[in-house]
Amino acid sequence: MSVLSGGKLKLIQAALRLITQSRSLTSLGLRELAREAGLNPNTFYRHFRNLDEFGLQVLGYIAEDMKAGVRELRRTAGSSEQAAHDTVQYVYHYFLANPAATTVAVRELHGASPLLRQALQGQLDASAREMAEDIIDRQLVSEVPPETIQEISHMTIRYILFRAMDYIDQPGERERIQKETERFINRQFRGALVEQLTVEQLQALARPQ
Amino acid sequence: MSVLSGGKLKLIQAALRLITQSRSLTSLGLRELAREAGLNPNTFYRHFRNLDEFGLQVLGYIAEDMKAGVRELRRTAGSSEQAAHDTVQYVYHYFLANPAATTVAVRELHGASPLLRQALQGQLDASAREMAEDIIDRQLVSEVPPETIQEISHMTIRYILFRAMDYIDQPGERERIQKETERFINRQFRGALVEQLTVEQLQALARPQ
DNA sequence: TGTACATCAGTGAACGCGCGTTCACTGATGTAC
DNA sequence: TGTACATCAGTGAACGCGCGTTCACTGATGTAC
Repeated sequence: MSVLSGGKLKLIQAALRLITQSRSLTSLGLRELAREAGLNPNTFYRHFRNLDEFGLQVLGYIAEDMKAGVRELRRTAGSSEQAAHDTVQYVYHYFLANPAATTVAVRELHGASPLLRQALQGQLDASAREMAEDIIDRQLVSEVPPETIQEISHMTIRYILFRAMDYIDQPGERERIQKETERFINRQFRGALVEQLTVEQLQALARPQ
Repeated sequence: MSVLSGGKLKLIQAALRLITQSRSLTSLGLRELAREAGLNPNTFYRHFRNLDEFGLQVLGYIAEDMKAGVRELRRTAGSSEQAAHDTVQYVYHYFLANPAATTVAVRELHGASPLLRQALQGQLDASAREMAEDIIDRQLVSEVPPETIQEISHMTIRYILFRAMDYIDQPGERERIQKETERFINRQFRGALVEQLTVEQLQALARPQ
């Protein structure tokens, strides 16, 4: 994170705190932010031109954080199905440690502001590409074509993001959600592996067991 | 839809119109609604106690609509993979015809109001159960255990709902999104069919081709 | 069929309040010479 | 090392505005007898 002057940082952190308390980024008020940050409302204008610019900067702050998380993830993980388990575990723990970032991402991805929406979609697409690249590089499922890996990565990132909201909110369900997500990923890749077989062949494979 | 008096209906329809123009249900104002409906702001109080109650009623209005859609869907569709194609086609066309309902569902499912969130989750869970029941009844993938069908239905409903936003917004991408969704569903069920095989067995199956 | 009354959707004016924004000011820190 | 000036984060008072909400009123429709 780049160095931020005191007031600017205070306002951004205030936003993250307020968002966690069930608000959405776009609906935060200038005076509300200043109050939470313990500053005079006008101090806002010393750092941001308006609320739109503020929103983008908060998003940037969050994005830097998330990118670091993804890179960290790349350093870890084992092979194939073990990889799914470890990755899911890591990602959910990351979201749990950054509830504000997660909430913003989920809410604004389909939110009212086209500006934030586009910024976030780009951010997620980049993460999906990184994930796909990683899977391809490490030859975890070399039989599946790269475009398919890319597509599944894209779907998985979004799936996990939305599930992360429940993961954060419902401590009792965390293990269940985590396992469900692993099944999701494994089914996608297993399904992709047998994409060229007919349903009849698959049913024959399934029955004996 | 039950019979609604003129003003009440006007307010609900105003909400649907405003939501489509990129707002979220929870952030609609009383005066804003009245203006859009062409009514005096106070008329609102003749029909609703407050904005929370209004939100729930709008949701109810939408839910009735959606349920009818799901039931209609149940009457149609063929078998197995053909079923996926037809269902996806039908569902996306339904969302396209009801953009306001779709937007509300997507935005409020992870929105700021716990009340709406819970109501919507219940609504989606019911749809998922209905979808699963349908698949089981018609023995489309009889080799897959019911709990798994239930789980996949749940995931699919959510996936489609979120994709529906892009489907509505980007006319040029519709065919691509539709096909992508079919692949999503097929991969899930194919993956579930071969869940008991090892990855090595699957890779062997994938390689010869 | 007519009359009296109740119910109910809708109106218009007024309220207090919090909002975003502007202005003129302060005081600390950095820079030039 | 000292002085003069510029820059910049932060302040406090004031603005006009739209908001949700309340009050007293109107006029149409339904109901009782």
